[in-house]
Amino acid sequence: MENRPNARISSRKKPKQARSNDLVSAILQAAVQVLSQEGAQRFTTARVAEKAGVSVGSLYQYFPNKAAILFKLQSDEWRETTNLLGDILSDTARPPFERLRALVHTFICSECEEAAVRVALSDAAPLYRDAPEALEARHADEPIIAQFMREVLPEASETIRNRAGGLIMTTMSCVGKDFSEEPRSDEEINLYADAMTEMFCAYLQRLGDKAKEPI
Amino acid sequence: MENRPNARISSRKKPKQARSNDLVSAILQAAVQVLSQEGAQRFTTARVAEKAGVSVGSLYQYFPNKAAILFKLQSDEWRETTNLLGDILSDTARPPFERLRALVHTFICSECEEAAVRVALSDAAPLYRDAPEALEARHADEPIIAQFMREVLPEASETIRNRAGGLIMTTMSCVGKDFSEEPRSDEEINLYADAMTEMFCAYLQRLGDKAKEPI
DNA sequence: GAAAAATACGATTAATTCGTCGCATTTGCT
DNA sequence: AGCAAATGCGACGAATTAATCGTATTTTTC
Repeated sequence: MENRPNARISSRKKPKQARSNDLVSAILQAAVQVLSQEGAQRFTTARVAEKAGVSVGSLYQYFPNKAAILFKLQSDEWRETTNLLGDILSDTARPPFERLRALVHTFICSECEEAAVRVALSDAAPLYRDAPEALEARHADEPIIAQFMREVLPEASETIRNRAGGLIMTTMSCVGKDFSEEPRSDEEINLYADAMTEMFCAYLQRLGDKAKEPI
Repeated sequence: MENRPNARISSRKKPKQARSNDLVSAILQAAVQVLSQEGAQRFTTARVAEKAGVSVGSLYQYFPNKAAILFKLQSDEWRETTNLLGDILSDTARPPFERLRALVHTFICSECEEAAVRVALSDAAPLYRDAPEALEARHADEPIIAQFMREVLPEASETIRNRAGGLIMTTMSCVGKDFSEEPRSDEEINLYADAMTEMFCAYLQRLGDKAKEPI
């Protein structure tokens, strides 16, 4: 680890790791292309390996099976979305409903870009859906949302807040996905996101009013 | 057609049709079973034929390919849902929001019963989604919803009504589907349906208020 | 520079799949 | 009864697929 610290070696990543790292990212990148160009149905390890310029054997050295590739892509995407969520909703400098609006817009926009990959990825969901790791990953968002809801509906009960938060998030993600299944113009996207935001705000305000005056 | 009208003949269906009718319904029934017991992944014509007690050859005499069976199941279900929608929303004897509430409850309940079949059927969606018939069937609900929205938001513009109606229906169906993916108790179902109804009502009322006082 | 360890390869295998085709059986009709 | 049309059959071909395994190449280490 410390022998002969000459330039060539120190600036070079550990080859033992580097080869494989490149290989893995080549595979993931190729997987995205295969998904978007060929669809979930024609997503095969052979095609991915070929597009990555790598052999099937190598592919199987880093992924135990086909589903693992898909799950990796999906969980990376989940992580990104969770980060998005945190960044936007926790920015307490802005008023809550504006944050919610920003979230809806951003989410729907990102859902519409790369729609092909996302659709294909969810077509392939049956292959990884039941994996144990997939079940945990689903709840990563909850703390962030719970925090936001506490801020918006301080007077409501925990139960009501959680249900409302869950409903809003599920709506955003499911309806957003459905919406992006056919191509949309920027204007359509904005109008739809505004409508959705308005629905959420109307709902939250009503819950807020109810919590304040319980008769 | 009219010869010898004795009891035996008149009470018998035309055999020429009956054989095939029985066969087709046996296939469809078996298809539902295969879907719910084996899942979309293992849904094959051979398995369906076997469970129906019928040969693959016969199956292919009435369905051009595997996707056709799935599409038949799906479009029957769509038809049922459309009927449900019509029955409930058009019952002008009840107040509109009560109808909406009834619709949401009924829809979510029916989504949760037979959840296995419905999930498997939508897992298989990629196989029939792009068929031309599938594209038409999607808009069957629109007139019914448009009528309901006209009643609820008479002062709003057509554009706003349509967008709101579409958003509500999409939400109900997508979120309902997502909700039913894991098993739910009756109480959970009721609470969730109530929450969704409340969100819709809050949204519609706000749109109504807006339409009346444009500043 | 040579042995050892890590990595990459890709032909191959075993399984599964869809859909067809020629033949067998049943039914309708006279 | 007996013929023709409709219906039913299921072995089979062709295609695709996931994953393996023995070998070849590259990298590390000494």
